[in-house]
Amino acid sequence: MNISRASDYAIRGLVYMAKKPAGTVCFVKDIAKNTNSPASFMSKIFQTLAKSGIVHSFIGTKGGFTFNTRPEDITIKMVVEIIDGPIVLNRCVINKSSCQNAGNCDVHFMWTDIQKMLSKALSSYSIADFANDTFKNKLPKSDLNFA
Amino acid sequence: MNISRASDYAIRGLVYMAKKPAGTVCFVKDIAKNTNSPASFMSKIFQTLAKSGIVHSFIGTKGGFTFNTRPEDITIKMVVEIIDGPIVLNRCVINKSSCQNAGNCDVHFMWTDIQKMLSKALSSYSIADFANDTFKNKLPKSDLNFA
DNA sequence: AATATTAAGACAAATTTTATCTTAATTTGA
DNA sequence: TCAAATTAAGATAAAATTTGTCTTAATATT
Ligand code: SF4
Ligand code: SF4
Repeated sequence: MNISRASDYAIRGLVYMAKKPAGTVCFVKDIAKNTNSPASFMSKIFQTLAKSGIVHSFIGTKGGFTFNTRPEDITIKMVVEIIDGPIVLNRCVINKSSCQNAGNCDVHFMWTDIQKMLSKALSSYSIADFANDTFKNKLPKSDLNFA
Repeated sequence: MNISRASDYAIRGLVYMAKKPAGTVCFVKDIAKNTNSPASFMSKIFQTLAKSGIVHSFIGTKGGFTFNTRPEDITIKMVVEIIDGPIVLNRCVINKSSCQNAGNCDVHFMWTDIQKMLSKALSSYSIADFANDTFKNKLPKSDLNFA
C-alpha cells in the first residue's frame, strides 16, 4: 500500500524540470543530482516517462529531456500509473469480472468507493502545483475530518 | 499501490467468521473454502492474525479460531496493517526524518494529506459492517465528488 | 497408546522492486 | 572525416516482497 521509490523519484524529477523555463532540455544526471536519487535508476525512469509521451527525449551529446505535455496537465495520478502501473486498491475495482467472488462479495463496494476517493485525490494535483510554490491543500476539509 | 491478496483473504475470512454466532470456533479449512482462498495460505494468515491478538487460536482436534476482539471494533485498517504492515503511501508520512529531503521537499505535504484521508477511510469500516448487511457508504459525498 | 484433526512454523517458488552495467545514438572538435 | 565525449536506451542482475506449500507439533478422541 505505497507508491514505489521510482514514482517518488519520477514526481520529484518532473517537478525539478518544471521549475526551469519552459522548453529547457534537462539531463538525467542533473535531475538525479538535484533530487537525491540514483542517476542510473532515474535514467530508466525517464525512459519510461518518454515512452508514455509526457516527456520527449533527445539522445547523444546535448541530448536530454523536455516536457511534451504541460506540467499543469500532468497529474500525480498519471505519473504514478505510468511508473507503477494502474492504481488498483484491490483487483476487483478495475472490473468486477477479474474476481469470481465479486458477484456476491460483501466488501467489494468498499474498495470501489475508497478507490474512487483516492483516485480523485491523486488526480487533483499536478506537477506544476509543486513547481510554482502554488501548493495548497486540494482536499476538501471533510476528507480530513470525516472520521 | 494495492492491498495484498493476503489482506483481501484476511478481511473476507474475518467477515465469514463474524457472520457466525458470537463465540463460534471456526476452522481454517472452512474459512478458506467459504472465501475461495488457498487453505494453507489462509492458515498462515490466521496465524498472523492470532499473533496480533484480534483472534484467539486453539490447536489440535476441535481447535480453530474465535474472535478475541469484537468484529465491531476491528477496522479494515487494522486488518490490512496486521497483514501487510503499516499503510504508508510514501516513506516520509510516518516520520519526516525517514527521508533526508523532507525538510525542503515540495511534495511531502501532499502525501501526508492524502495519507490522512486514506487512513481515515479505512478506519471508518469495521468487519461487522460487512457481516451484518449493514454496509453503507461511510464516505461523505464530497469525497467522491471533489474532483 | 494409537489415530485423527487442527494450527504453527519452516521452507520455497514467483513476482516485483530497485537498481547497475553495457550498448547505441548524436554531437563536437582535432 | 573520424575519434572522442556525452547522452539516453536497453539488457542484465541483485534484493526484497508476495504468495504460496510442506512438515512439524499440539490436542482431543477412540
Ligand atoms: S473484495 Fe471481494 S470482489 Fe474484491 S477482490 Fe476481494 S473477493 Fe473479489
Ligand atoms: S515526497 Fe519528499 S519527503 Fe516524501 S519521501 Fe519523497 S522526497 Fe522524501
